[in-house]
Amino acid sequence: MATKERKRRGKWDTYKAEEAPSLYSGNADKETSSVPKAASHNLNGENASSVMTDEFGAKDYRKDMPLKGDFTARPLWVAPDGHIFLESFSPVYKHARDFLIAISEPVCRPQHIHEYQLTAYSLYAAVSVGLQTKDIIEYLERLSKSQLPKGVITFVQMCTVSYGKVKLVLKHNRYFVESRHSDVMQKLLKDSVIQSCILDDRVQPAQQTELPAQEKIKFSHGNENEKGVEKDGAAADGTAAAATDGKVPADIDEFYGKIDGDDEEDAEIRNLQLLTFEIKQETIETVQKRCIELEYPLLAEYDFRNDTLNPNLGIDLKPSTTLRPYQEKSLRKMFGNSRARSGVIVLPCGAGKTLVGVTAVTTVNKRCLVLANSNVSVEQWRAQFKLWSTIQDKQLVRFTREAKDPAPSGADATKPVVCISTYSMVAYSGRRTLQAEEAMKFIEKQEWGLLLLDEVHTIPAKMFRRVLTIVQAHCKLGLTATLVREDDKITDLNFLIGPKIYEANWMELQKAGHIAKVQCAEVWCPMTSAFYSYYLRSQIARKLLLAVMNPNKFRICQFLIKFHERRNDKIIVFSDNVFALKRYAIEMQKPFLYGETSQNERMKILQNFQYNPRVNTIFVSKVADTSFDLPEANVLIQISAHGGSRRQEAQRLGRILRAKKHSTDQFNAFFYSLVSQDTVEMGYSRKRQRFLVNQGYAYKVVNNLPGMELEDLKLASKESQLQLLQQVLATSDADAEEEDVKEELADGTIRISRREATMASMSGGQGAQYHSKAKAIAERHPLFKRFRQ
DNA sequence: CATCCGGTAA
DNA sequence: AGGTGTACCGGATG
Repeated sequence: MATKERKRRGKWDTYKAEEAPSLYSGNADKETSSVPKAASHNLNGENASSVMTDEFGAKDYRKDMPLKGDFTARPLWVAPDGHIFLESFSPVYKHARDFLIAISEPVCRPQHIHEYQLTAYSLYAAVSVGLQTKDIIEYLERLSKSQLPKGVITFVQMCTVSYGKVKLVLKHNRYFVESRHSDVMQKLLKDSVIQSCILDDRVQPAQQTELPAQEKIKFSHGNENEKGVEKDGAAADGTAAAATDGKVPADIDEFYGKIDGDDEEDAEIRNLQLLTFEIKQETIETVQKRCIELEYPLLAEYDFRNDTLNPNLGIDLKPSTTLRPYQEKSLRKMFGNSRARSGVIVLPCGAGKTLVGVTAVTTVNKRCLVLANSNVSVEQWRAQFKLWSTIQDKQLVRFTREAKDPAPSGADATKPVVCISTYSMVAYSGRRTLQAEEAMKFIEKQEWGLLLLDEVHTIPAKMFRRVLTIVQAHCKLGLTATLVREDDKITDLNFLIGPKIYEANWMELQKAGHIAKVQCAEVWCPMTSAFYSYYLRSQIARKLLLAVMNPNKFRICQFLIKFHERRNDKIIVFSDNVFALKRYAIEMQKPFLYGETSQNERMKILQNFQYNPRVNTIFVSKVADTSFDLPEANVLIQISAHGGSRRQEAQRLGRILRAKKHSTDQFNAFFYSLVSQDTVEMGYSRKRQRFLVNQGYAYKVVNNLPGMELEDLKLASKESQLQLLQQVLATSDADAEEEDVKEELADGTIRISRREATMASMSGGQGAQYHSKAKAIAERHPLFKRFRQ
């Protein structure tokens, strides 16, 4: 038993041996990492010795995987290590793509060959959207150019057989674990972790007679929830190659409908007795996590159509509202069996995530809680609800620091509403105002039909995840554009929210004209020799500043702005570094906006940028990453960034994805990342680009910009460059020494001597800077020593 | 663990 | 009513 247990748990570990390029590459929890590799079922172990590997790590499986006779008509290679390669030019591309997105993780999707990877989590997601073990294997087999490796079949079986057997259900403000499989229930009840979560004396599985066999409900298209139904996926979502032209093997075509169809619970299983036990609300996270470890992930589905306890909102989408094909497809995955499944939908910025959210709310039609990151996005959600749906003002309840709309009370107390709030408001643990206290009570006592989580990638944070135990919700939908974090908590979403229900392909949306066609470029800016010599001898903090303030970078930035302003483009310049932001903007006489800028001023600047034809460029700090909806812009220049954050890079790109005028064959947006050559910026830049590269974006490296020498640019002279260098050194010096100066009651002489030394060092002696510092310390009067920490 | 910048709450 | 100070939190790095 023990070894079997370890073997099973090891499954989540399977891909740890890999470089973990996928988002959900199975490091669900730390404990499992102690499982010995040999004990776990490991796809990589299969025939490892007989596989040829070249110097780039590419494996040659030809020997053991003979091709089928009609392999050219089949689009997949399925490698024994669980990696799947798809020909994007295949006539059955469409058939394969939807299927692969459902069962595996996209790793990298450039133009011709797309790489996917089977993981335990991806298969969990596959089952939860209604696919069954035998169908997965069968369809994979048919799509594949050669026979499926045995290990892959075993892996799929192992990862899927036990899923969907146990459910987490909210009833009368109480949480229950339900199943019709008594063996599974026995196993869960024996687990000590789960035992500790069971409510008091309800350890015995109670026999529920209340719920009869599930009534069959058909989720019909073309009803009020399904406006703008996709006519035929092929043309609509931009996969021109998908036009079926007779070359499709019949066995693939006939199976496609089955894969895309709805699932039904087995009649045999439906007749089994429903077993259930109640758990404590504050332990649902523990239970969900533990059940994943035990290989029985809890399905959180909400049968909202049969919920007579909670009243309907009675709202609908406006007749004028139409959904794009991919928006609808993602919703179909969520409501595929006419119940609402919990999970995460991933759509690029600018692709209409909010409409997907609003539609989910109108479909469930029960009271819903929407949580966002800032109060600006709370306002945006409210506006979008009014724009797309028939919701009444009274039914929209904001709950932020700025705006607290009255919750229904008195005679209206049971009237359902859509409440929009922020994560920090709900998770706040300090003292609250009376008003906030009441609003919180309201949120806590409701049974929410749907909990909608905006920017769901932030949920794994310590504070934010608390909202999931505070709020009682029948199901949860997470939305995000970038399902990445730089820490290892992204996989937590699997038990915190649910599996990834849908992930759009950026390149396909681009081809179909739903988002702008962006040319990405990494512009290499050589350091000036003066800056570089200081760069080499500086601490990391100053290194970064010197790289950003590199005069050549400034000049290239100015050139690009001039170039694009002449084309009547709207340009946003991003700089994480506030010092650089100000210097650049002031020098070029452009408006700038950062954290300290007041709400009022922000509005003014953004309005100007949008409507004033003379204001075509603004400089912004990372405030603009998320907080507000930037007006239309089609050029983005990044002069400094937050380390290697892939999420930030993608989010910034998203700022220019709302395509206005569109022609399918030409770039209509530009993303420049300015990088100082031979500095740490280059490494970060590479790392930042990984997410977008995996989405299929190609970064063009630009070394020289033709026409630059003809332009009248600032910082041309050596003198002006040295002056800038001096200022940079002074500020980073002042910052570093600020404490000393304050604590030592601002010893003027010391500071002056230091500055002089810095000047001197610039015009020759380069070690002098440190010498002067040492001297300054030596000159410190003993009287001031006691002020030092 | 401290740093930065930005966010929210009171 | 509008502006300002705090405390604490997030993300990512050093």
